Amino acid sequence: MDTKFGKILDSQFYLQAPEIVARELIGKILVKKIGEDKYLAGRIIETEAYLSEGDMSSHSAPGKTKRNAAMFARGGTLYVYKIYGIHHCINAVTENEGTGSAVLIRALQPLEGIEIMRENRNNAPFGVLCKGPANLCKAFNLTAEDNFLDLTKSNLFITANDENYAEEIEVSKRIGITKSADLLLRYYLKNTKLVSGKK
DNA sequence: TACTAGATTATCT
DNA sequence: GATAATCTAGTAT
Repeated sequence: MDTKFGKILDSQFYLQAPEIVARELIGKILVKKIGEDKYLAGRIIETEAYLSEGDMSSHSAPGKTKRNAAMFARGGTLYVYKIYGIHHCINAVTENEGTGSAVLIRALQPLEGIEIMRENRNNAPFGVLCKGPANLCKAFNLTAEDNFLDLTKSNLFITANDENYAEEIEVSKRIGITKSADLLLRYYLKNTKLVSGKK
């Protein structure tokens, strides 16, 4: 399906391995429709992959539980969790139902609806609006209620256009985890100040 | 500019 | 009862 931001990614895309999806998502646009011709949108500039096997930091590592159930849903599902009691983070679930892999969306470059994002973020300065997984959730007003949303059939979706960022993607260790911390599963656009981690 | 502590709660052991 | 894929404000340098 086409939108003003590009083509909505379909379930075929999300059924790929999380490392692939994480890399491919860089440069894509995360869009939330909030009304007739009203959108929040931002370019994805930072992601992390969480694997179903050999990744002790993945929420799916201990097996399926109530908390991580969405992570075991079919690729294309949204997995939202609350961390440190106060922050929300969003993932795009990857691969088939029952697998337990996902891609954490960590940072966006705001494109549209910036006024609304600033309201949601309590008038935070532009440079940190969608910097960090909890911040972008706040800016997009995503909460536990959005858990299990279908990214291919709801008001929240990701689009692709013809732009290609493959040459500008950097890989590094993931941020903020203690287990399996050496895996190189974080992908981000270089030459932008909006990625999280440092300043 | 750099580091540290505090917020705050569902979930699992 | 401890932990967690974080952020912010505050104090110190």
